[in-house]
Amino acid sequence: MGFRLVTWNVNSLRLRIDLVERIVSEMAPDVLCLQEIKVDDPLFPLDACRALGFEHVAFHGMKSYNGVAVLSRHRIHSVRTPSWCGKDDRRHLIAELDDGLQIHCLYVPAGGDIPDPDQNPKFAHKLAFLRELTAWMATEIRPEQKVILAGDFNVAPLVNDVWSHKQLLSVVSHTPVEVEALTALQNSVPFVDAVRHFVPDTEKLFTWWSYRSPDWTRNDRGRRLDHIWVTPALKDSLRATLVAREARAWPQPSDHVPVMVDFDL
DNA sequence: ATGGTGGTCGCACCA
Repeated sequence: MGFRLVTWNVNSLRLRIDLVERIVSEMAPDVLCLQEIKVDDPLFPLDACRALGFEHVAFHGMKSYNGVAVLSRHRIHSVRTPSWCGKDDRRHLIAELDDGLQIHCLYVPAGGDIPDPDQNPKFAHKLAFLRELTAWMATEIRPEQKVILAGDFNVAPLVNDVWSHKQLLSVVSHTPVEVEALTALQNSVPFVDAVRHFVPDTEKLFTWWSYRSPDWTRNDRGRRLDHIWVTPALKDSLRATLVAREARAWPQPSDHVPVMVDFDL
């Protein structure tokens, strides 16, 4: 069975519901994972999501900040919404589909501007979040299970996941301590980086371009912050990947673009 | 130095 998963940091679901519709019509995902939906659960646009063809929708939102959702054409028969670091900030949703397929929609804390946990509580939170999640994955997930981890991980781990490795070594998202924490998370099960499975490490690949640049295309100063990882049980099912870079040029865009992986399950 | 949200209509907070 062909199965297409797309993940996108939408940066406000209600503001960009028309762009979600565009993604759905152009990419036709079976499952769409969304982060930073920025909407409280009572105000979630459920009817609009159903009108896009997703009969099964799970969401875990809050007012103004964070929030994750999974829109699915396949039945979701259970949902979990773990909290990390003792905060109820709604960054993780686990949806179980049929045949034991488990989809994690994840939004890792961005971590603020100063890459020092002693000076910056947001950076400390980011590292603690990744470490708690790593410990949990190591005990809860086995390599034989069919698990997909998708979302905005807010870390660009590889040299060619950023426009300049040298210039970003002390910029939050690419510092060695974050890369080490994300690598530990990846090794916890371990997970396969489904996008780099198809795109060689030697090739630059970005999923995010800052809003602060006057022209994001000018120097292509992007980072690969959004990821899709799979357990070894799914590695042989991987068929293709796509980063929908053109979405950054859509009207009133998110600063992130959709990332897709195709499976043959 | 831009964009989204919420509270208040200029600003704080987050990314």
